[in-house]
Amino acid sequence: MPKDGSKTRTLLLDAALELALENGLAATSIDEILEKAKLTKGTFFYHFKSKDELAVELVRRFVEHDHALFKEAVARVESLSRDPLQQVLLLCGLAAEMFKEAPENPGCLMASYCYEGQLFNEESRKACEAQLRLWADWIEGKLKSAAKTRKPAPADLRQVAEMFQVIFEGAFILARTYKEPDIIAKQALAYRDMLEALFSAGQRTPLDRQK
Amino acid sequence: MPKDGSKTRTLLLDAALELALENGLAATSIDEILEKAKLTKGTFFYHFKSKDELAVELVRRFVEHDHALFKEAVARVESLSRDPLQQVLLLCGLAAEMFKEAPENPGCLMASYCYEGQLFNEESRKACEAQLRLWADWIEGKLKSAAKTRKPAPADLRQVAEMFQVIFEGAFILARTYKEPDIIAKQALAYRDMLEALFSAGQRTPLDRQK
DNA sequence: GATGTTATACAAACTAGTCGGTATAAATTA
DNA sequence: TAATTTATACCGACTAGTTTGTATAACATC
Repeated sequence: MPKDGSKTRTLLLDAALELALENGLAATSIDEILEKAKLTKGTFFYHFKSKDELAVELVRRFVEHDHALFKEAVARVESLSRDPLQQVLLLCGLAAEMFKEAPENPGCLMASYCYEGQLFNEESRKACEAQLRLWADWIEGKLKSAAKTRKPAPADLRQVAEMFQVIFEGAFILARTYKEPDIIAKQALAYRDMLEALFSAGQRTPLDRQK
Repeated sequence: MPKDGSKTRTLLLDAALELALENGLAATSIDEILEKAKLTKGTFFYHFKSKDELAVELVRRFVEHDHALFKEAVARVESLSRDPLQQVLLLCGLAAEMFKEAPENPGCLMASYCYEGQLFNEESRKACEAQLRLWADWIEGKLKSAAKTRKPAPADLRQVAEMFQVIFEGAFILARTYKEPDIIAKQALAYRDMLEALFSAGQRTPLDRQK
């Protein structure tokens, strides 16, 4: 085995992520992270200059992961349909599917950092913002395309697009408060249904989707 | 002037709330709370047995406040219209108005606690859950009433009702990430528009609301 | 043996919570 | 009504324990 600390580094980040999503990073001590990762102090500070550096790296990795997810999801729905509205609807369905067999207590590190202002330095915030806008921009573009052929009911399509992520961030919180993880998938589907209604309010075709 | 410690107690809670919403309660030391409230250690522990007791009281007060808001809002919209759908739409407008002149960085203590698992003991969680369900139950009832006369497009009305709070929790997070506080009001209005579309998907009357 | 990686022991700072004490309003009593 | 007691509200120094971060040694791999 080549001498490679990147495995240990990933181990530390994974442990920290899990604890941060559960209890917040501020409430998570380095010792707890090390206990979970079965490592010791020296290892931690070999890989990270400080806890703050870990925090930055944690969100960087999270955003990167989200970016990969975005690219993959977009590629899939764009290959499944040529109709822009259908692509967005498919995306909702895809997301719902994903959260059906999700981790036991899903959450978003960006949301966690939002309520831990200390960690959310300007650089991290901007990275999160850019990543969020990526989704919203794509959805907005698709909806505006769709609006050219089908006349949707009056609504601010930018806000409707941003609502996609609003739904997930909000659903994570309700899922935790209700202790009902499946609320996330259900909300994604409800958003899809409302989107569809928005675009068929003018001229509804009689072919309703099956439940 | 009668000697009344409740003013000091409230001062402590107010300072703690503000700091908790900004940085999380775990990351907020008692000393910081005291600095903000211009009080001292002894006073804090005269009013609260521990920091945990403060945490419990903080969320209790938050839920209580939300409950009052709920009762007032429901009374207002029920007096403004007799139509159940209109009442819900009015509620969205009311909420949007409220967040137009909101505090600089609005947030929800329940959301904060969700990502600070340590604080969210079972009693507090249940209180939050009950309060959230109050809103969702009311909206669901109204939507189901409305569904009897107007046939809405197919959607799970329970989820659509729960989406009301999902939107706010999510919008708080986006508002912070984007540094755009007005996203909250805008999301409330977008939700309203989508709700309206949902219920006019079948038989849209030509009287569209003005933008 | 040079470099990358992990372990152990320690130091400095911070944090929750304690404790002895003070000030003042209200109740009691002379 | 003046003097005395009592309870409430608040203060600030102190402690015990935790936390981040450092120094240094041991070990493995090339």
